[in-house]
Amino acid sequence: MTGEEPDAPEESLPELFWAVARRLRHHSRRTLEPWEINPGHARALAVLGRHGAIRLRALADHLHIAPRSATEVVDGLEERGLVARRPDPADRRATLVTLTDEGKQVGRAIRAARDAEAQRFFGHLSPADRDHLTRILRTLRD
Amino acid sequence: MTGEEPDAPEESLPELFWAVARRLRHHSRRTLEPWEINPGHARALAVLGRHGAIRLRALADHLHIAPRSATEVVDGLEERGLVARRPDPADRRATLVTLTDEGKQVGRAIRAARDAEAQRFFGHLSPADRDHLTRILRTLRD
DNA sequence: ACGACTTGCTGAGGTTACCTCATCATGAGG
DNA sequence: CCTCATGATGAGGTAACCTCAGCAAGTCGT
Repeated sequence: MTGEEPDAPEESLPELFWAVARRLRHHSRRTLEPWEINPGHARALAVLGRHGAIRLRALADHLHIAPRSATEVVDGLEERGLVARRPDPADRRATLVTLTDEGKQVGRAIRAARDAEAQRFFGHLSPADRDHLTRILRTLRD
Repeated sequence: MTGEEPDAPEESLPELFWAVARRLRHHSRRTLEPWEINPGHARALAVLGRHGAIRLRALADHLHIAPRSATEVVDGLEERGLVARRPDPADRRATLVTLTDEGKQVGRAIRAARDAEAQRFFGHLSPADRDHLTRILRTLRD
């Protein structure tokens, strides 16, 4: 019993936005729990799912992290048997990272769970509101 | 030259949402740069600005962090002369944290900068879209 | 065809922002 | 006044990043 009140209405747009982000992040974490996979690993799996075999450096770029950090992410996924490293035939310095069969399967399962989660989260909105939100977010992103 | 392409359109709602969040976080960091203050410290200043003298424990609750971590945040702000600790007259175990004069001033300045930033960020939207977004985000938050 | 530079990955070690657990002083209730 | 709960903090840990140095392997200019 912490007596932690939700901290007043908070109606400015950034505050609202972050409140929603918080909730969404919470849901995402829940969604990933069954696989005991953290968000960073999940993002890497998604990139690999989209791109197939790519160099570690390219993976790092997609994840917006330093190559050294991508090494660690791949180490983790390799330990779990979800990805494999193999030498790039075109450049013997480079390492290609690929999904293993299990990695592909887990990737698909996570994607499905994420879709369901998005459905639950944004499904409360009317279709019109979803379109509105999509359009507005696109404007803000660009 | 990284050749880092923006990673395909990404049109699902969560992906769009996170892309915007990313941009907004970036802007926030920029906004705070002049004071060399990190987001955590800024959040603490904001809470203190809203609540005046509060116990360390209460501050932790507002920030959604463990009390031990609040101790560290307060240590940092105290070192910079932005807050001060004083014993709670009502309970000699407890510590009240308050903004110093400089803390109040910096807090006000940051709030103003944040408002300007929000204006820049969300100002591209039409007033109708801002209302829409506000309403939709409120729905998603609750 | 070789010396100089660049690139790809990873070891070593650091930082940040959190955390838990143990401790100690103080407060509250039977 | 004894027991238990609570407030802050020391000690130490962890996750997810980072930089820098080093080595192997490519590229390029002459």
